[in-house]
Amino acid sequence: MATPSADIAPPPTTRASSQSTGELDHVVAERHQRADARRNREKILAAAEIAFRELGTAVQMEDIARRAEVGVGTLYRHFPTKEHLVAELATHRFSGCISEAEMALATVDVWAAIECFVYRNAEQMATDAGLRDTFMAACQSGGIWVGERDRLNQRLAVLLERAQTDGSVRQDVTLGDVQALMCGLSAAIAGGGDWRRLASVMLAGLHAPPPTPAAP
Amino acid sequence: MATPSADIAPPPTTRASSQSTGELDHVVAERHQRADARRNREKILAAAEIAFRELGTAVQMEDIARRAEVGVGTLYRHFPTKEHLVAELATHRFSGCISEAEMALATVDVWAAIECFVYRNAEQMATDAGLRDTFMAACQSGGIWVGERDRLNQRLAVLLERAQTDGSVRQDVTLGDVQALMCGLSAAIAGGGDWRRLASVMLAGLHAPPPTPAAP
DNA sequence: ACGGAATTGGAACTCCGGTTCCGGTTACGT
DNA sequence: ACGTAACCGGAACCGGAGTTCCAATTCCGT
Repeated sequence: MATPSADIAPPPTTRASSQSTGELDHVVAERHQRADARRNREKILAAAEIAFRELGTAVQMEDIARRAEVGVGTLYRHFPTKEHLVAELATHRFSGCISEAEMALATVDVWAAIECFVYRNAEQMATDAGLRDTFMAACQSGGIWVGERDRLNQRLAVLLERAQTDGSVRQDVTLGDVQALMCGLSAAIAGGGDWRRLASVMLAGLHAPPPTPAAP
Repeated sequence: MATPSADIAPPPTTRASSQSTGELDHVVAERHQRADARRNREKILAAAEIAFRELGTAVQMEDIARRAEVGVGTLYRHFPTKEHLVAELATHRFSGCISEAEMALATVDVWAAIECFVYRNAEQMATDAGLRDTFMAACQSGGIWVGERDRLNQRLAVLLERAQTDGSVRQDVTLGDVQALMCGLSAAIAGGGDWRRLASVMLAGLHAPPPTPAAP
């Protein structure tokens, strides 16, 4: 959560000062941030969190500012760009997923762990448009937080490998497919289906025996 | 395909004239359209078709105009709004789906028909961003072409009913779920997975025995 | 208590894509 | 061939969302 963006893109702020701090000279110079500033940052983050959950990537900066009872200017003082703010929120969500994936990795019954992982995520997706958008964006390559996504994928890769080894997941699915399926699950849930059933269909599809021979 | 939009929204054109024509007074007065106008309309439609397939809902009017070798003004002469043009294209796609669904309805082996239907659609989605966007938009209620969507859903409902009766599809899935799943499939394919495998996973999930008892 | 650096708010600006407008052009009936 | 209604093109316009700017304000060390 801390220092989520190593260097997204050097904000055009004409920073002529400190070079000794060596980090975090965007987002505000770090050394002794005024108390009210820190307080506002919290308010912004809190408001953004809620708004993002509600509206997803479509949130408007002004909306967030209003909810945080702050001017847009203040918003931009703390986050140089909407992209940065969104990245922060998305990163937060990725962290959640990652720790759940790690929890799954620590479980002996691989398939049960996978089920649990998927159900948990589905449940959250059902009430968090930001999470859905995050997964969608993660698929279409190019987002800012590719790093986070890859960290998650790494976990999933291990999980998938194990599951395929013990035969609980179809041999032919790839990590890419899993990623796409999570993305699809997001869309399906956003599309108004019941998250429980959708997740269960997806899991059944993954669990099922080899591919169907069917052809048009 | 003809007269796709009965009355999307009375374009603000101050039509003070003919009331005897009784139809199609938007899009151009209908009675004796000049030859070059019709020709341009075709060019536009053709260009839009391609552009839509490539870029989906995100196409820009100017882009379409350029591809059609026509000015934006001309574009707007033929389609009062981007929404109208997109609706035309989307409707076209829905028509395709509907006739495939009807083909499925005419098949005796219900499950095979469903498989075929899904695979076909998946294949098209893989190369048609417009189709994907259309399915996505169709889920999030509110689009213009709700009528078309419902016509498709009607077919799917029958198909689902039959399949559940003969036991080839899980009893607990609803029409809404199917719709959401198509939407999810769009997203998953857009997310870069292999359409064949994704479709097969989805089908396996639908086909599989009752839900898994699993729980977090 | 004072001075100045940090911070704030929100009006103003930029950018971008859809939409409108109208002078010039073209097809078609006579 | 001529006149005119239909049609064309694309510059100009408009509104919405992100971003910038700076006078006014607030915190904090001395």
